Amino acid sequence: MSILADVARIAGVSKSTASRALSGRGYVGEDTRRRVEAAAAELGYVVSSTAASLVTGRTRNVAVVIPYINRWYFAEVLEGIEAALIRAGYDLTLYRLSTDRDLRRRVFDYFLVRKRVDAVISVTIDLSPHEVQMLQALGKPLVGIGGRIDGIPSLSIDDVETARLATEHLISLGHQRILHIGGDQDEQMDFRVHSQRYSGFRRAVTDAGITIDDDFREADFSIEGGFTVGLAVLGDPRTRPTAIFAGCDEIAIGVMVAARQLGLSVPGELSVIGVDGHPLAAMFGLTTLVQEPGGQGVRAVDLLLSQLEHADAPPPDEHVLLPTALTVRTSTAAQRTAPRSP
Amino acid sequence: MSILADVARIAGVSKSTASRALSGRGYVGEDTRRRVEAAAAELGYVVSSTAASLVTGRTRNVAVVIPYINRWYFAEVLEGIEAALIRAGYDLTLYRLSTDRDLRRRVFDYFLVRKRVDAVISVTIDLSPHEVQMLQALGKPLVGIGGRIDGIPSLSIDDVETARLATEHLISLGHQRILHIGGDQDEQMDFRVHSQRYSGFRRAVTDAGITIDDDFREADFSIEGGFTVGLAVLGDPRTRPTAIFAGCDEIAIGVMVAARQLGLSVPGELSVIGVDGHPLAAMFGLTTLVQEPGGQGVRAVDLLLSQLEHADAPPPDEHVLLPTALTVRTSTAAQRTAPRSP
DNA sequence: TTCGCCGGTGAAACCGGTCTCACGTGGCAT
DNA sequence: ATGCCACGTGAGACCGGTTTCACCGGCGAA
Repeated sequence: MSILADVARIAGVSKSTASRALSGRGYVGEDTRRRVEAAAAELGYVVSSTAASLVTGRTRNVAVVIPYINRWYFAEVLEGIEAALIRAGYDLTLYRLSTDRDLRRRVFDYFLVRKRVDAVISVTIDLSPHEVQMLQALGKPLVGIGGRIDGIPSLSIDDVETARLATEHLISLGHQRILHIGGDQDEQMDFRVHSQRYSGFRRAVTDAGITIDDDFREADFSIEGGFTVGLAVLGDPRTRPTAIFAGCDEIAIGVMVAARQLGLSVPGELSVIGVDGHPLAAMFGLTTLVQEPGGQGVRAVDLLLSQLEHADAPPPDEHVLLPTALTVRTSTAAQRTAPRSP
Repeated sequence: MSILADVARIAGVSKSTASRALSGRGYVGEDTRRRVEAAAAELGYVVSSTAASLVTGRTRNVAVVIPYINRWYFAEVLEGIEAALIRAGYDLTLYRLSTDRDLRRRVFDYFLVRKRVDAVISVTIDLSPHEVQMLQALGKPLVGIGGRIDGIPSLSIDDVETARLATEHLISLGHQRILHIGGDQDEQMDFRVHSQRYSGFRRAVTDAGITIDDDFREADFSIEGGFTVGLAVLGDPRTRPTAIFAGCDEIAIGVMVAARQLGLSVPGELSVIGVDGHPLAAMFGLTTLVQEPGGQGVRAVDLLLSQLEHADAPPPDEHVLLPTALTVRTSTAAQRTAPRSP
């Protein structure tokens, strides 16, 4: 392993000049630069990023904290972030935060703090004010994806509005007995995504003057989750809803599979709408509100880099609300004019 | 930001002693250690890992190169690796290698080389001898998951054997017109996974003395991919196979959905078997050969860490073949005694 | 009593870069 | 002629730790 001093010696210049030539900072004569580059190539020299980081204080490394990897939305966000970072010459250090409080503390107290990363992207993690403050005290730019965090710039869809829109779509089709299948309202890890989607749903329902006594079921955010709850909920023809607003497309698809298994036709006897724009949605003909998680990742990186490169600029602490697009497919249709039970 | 010297001053000791006290290396008096720890806590001190890495040459950071994030197998492997690494106090730097040759070169020539990582885990990436050599020349331990790479320890299921087993299961049920839906045989990125599965399939077929004229279709490794090919292949009752061995569970599930859409009963008119143990397999009643990608990730990390911690030990260059377990569900059944066309 | 060793500590070298500063040039405006 | 500035280069401080080495007190063995 050759070091800068070797390169400098071979090229017949000083360390300083070699450094300038290779990093491209400061004045270097054209021929000198070429000599240094030749020497570096000959020796197979590459900078030690640790050494460089030590003196500059910058690591060109961004931490991503994320609660899941194996779920469509999160994997998609992660891919977007990764692509954008590598394009910009940054490394991505991945921390998956499970519900384990202890692990979470360790990541914040130990891992994020050791001057290893320049910035942090938090995907759908509801950071506590203390955690935010800690990172800010360290001077690390921070951006959130998937929900609003006070005091830091973040990026997400408008969950309340999206849920309302989805529900209104069902209502406009004449549905009254609508069920929302969503996530655990009290989940600590995620933002208030689940509760926000529920509240958007509620708002649409009450605005329409409808009363539903049993309007919510909790499900795991996965196809299996939707399937399980779907079976449980669709079994009884007397209490069965005529439409379901699922908290995400995976749940919606699970519900559709369950319906099919029970011999219920969709949308004939049951309308289903989801949120996400999952690639499977098209295949299943699922009506959904499309968001673009990959693009959110890319935009988050842009936000971060602009903070990183011009530290002078005031940190924009606004929350960007991204639009979702209602994509109507064949899983939703007008409620039959004659409801089954009079 | 406090530095070690501050801690030392507050504790009334030298930098050396402070360092020893905090890192736990070398002799330190019991009360001295406590004083130093108190001082560190008071100042909110944390080591600069860059500074530490510079002198020790070790970063406690492992690079993972992986071709996809948003696919079940890969996400699962990644989760396993992440969990194992963080438990061991290591960071994980993620590089997603797309088919972009240029990006791939950049990752190898620029990112992996800068002394940022201690080791590399390559997930289903068919490293060229040159790439392997480069990493080895850098003294970076390397382990592969998902396929064999010459000269480095790796970890995978036996793709040939697994495919053969799956196919034999179908044959033993009396099927003769069997189709394999798998991945692109020439894909450069992945190992020879696709071609190995095909060859295991072929071996079982020829061993059974069966001849099939149209025995392979290529599909994207996803539910949609399986669905599309499934529709194309199941449409014509005259040429339709009676059984399908899918290259992975996603494809198998896609095929099952396609079959259902065409009104074909599974397993009545079509048997389907997959490979993976995808969580959806249980829900769809899919017979499959179960592997455990998460566990593979964990084991890979173990292998790596043992190389890292005892550099003296000779690098084990053996390839570990993991077993897969045939899990029979309801998607496979005996071929009807009277085939439709005489 | 003396020697050797062990636990405990500090001074200073060192890891491999970047960056400031000082010190040249030469060209152009004053 | 003088001053100033743009360009080009080298010496050396510095980033924040770890580690070597030297040193010291005390205690058991010779």
